[in-house]
Amino acid sequence: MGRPKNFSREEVLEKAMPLFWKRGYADTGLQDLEKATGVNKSGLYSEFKNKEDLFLEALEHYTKTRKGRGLLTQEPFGWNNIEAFLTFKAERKDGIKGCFAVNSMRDVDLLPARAQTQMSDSRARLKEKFHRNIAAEKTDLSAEALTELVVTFFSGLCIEQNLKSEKTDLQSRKVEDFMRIIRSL
Amino acid sequence: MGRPKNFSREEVLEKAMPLFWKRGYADTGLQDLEKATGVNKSGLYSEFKNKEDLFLEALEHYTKTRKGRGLLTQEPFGWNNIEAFLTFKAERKDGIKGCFAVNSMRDVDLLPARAQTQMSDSRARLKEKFHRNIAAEKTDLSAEALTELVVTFFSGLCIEQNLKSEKTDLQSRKVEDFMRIIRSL
DNA sequence: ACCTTATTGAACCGATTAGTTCTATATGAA
DNA sequence: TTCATATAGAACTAATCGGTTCAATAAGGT
Repeated sequence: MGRPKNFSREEVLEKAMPLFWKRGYADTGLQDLEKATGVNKSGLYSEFKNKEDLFLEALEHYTKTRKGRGLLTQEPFGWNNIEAFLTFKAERKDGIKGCFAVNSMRDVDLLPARAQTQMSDSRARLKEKFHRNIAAEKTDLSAEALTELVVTFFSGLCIEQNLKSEKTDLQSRKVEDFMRIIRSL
Repeated sequence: MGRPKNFSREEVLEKAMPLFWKRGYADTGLQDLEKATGVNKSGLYSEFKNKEDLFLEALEHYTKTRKGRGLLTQEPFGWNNIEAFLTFKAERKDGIKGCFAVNSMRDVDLLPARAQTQMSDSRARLKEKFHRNIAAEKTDLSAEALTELVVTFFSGLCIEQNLKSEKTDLQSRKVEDFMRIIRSL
């Protein structure tokens, strides 16, 4: 065997992710990616097809590894899971604001068709998780319709976090109010 | 008096707007802007300070002129205005999807500090319009808190429209469901 | 030592970027 | 006509872009 590589694909994705997250696809250059990942341009191109590929892989990696994704699959299913998830997102403990996946919906026009599919799919997976928890509760409105509303509220919450004027505690209170409403349905 | 100019500042903003709207700040080039506005690069720089200035002016122009902004100031104030506004946004009759202002929240990090202020201000104006209509109704939750929820839902609705998989009729039904809920508070 | 692979860094491509300046021409008012 | 302004378009800078290729070197296993 030859020389072992000293970076893993996942390490690179983990470090490239926050760049795309913060600045989007178009404004993230290969130089930035080199600096952030510590991997040479040649190395990046040996591991990924091109910038588009790296972006989409990073996005996929995000949906599969982000903290908080487990909060919706805890037993027992129900409102508590949903409130825990939304509160977690509103608190943004880590330095990065909002949601990479939601932010990327803005960039879907700049990316290959594969991006549409990928984002729709990951969004469908999130909906399914929400739905499991909502279906566990008895609601007046159908669980499907309510799931749509919750996902939309979640998206709004995320995109708003790009504005610094949105304070964390204001967002947390917003989640409380929202949960109070849907709990009483 | 010398030769009169044959383009108006507003004409340029009206034509530049959809470019920034669709592709964001970073991915919209000066060449694109020249082609779309029909104004030479020299002309653009004689009218605007630079690309950032043009973007922010276009965004300001959007908030002041977009269709649908009158729907929230009709008498009598109340749920009907809010439903009319949200439904209008969900239908996206014109070719462009979503909301320029909401999409731009993604780009706030790429822009000068002035952008933060401008976006927060226009958002505050929108909130105020919502609030007038909500305060006209009697609600269990405070009008202020409810306004926050509606604005967040509105933002989610807009950002979701960037995905082609979000059909118009699905969004319209979502608005109906949402309104049914807050009407019954 | 040998072989294989990984990594680095530089060089290069063609194209594009934002931004500036200049000239020639067009236009209309005084 | 004269004067002031507006426009188009080219020229140009200095930098960057994504993308590719190559040679030198480093590092492990056999």
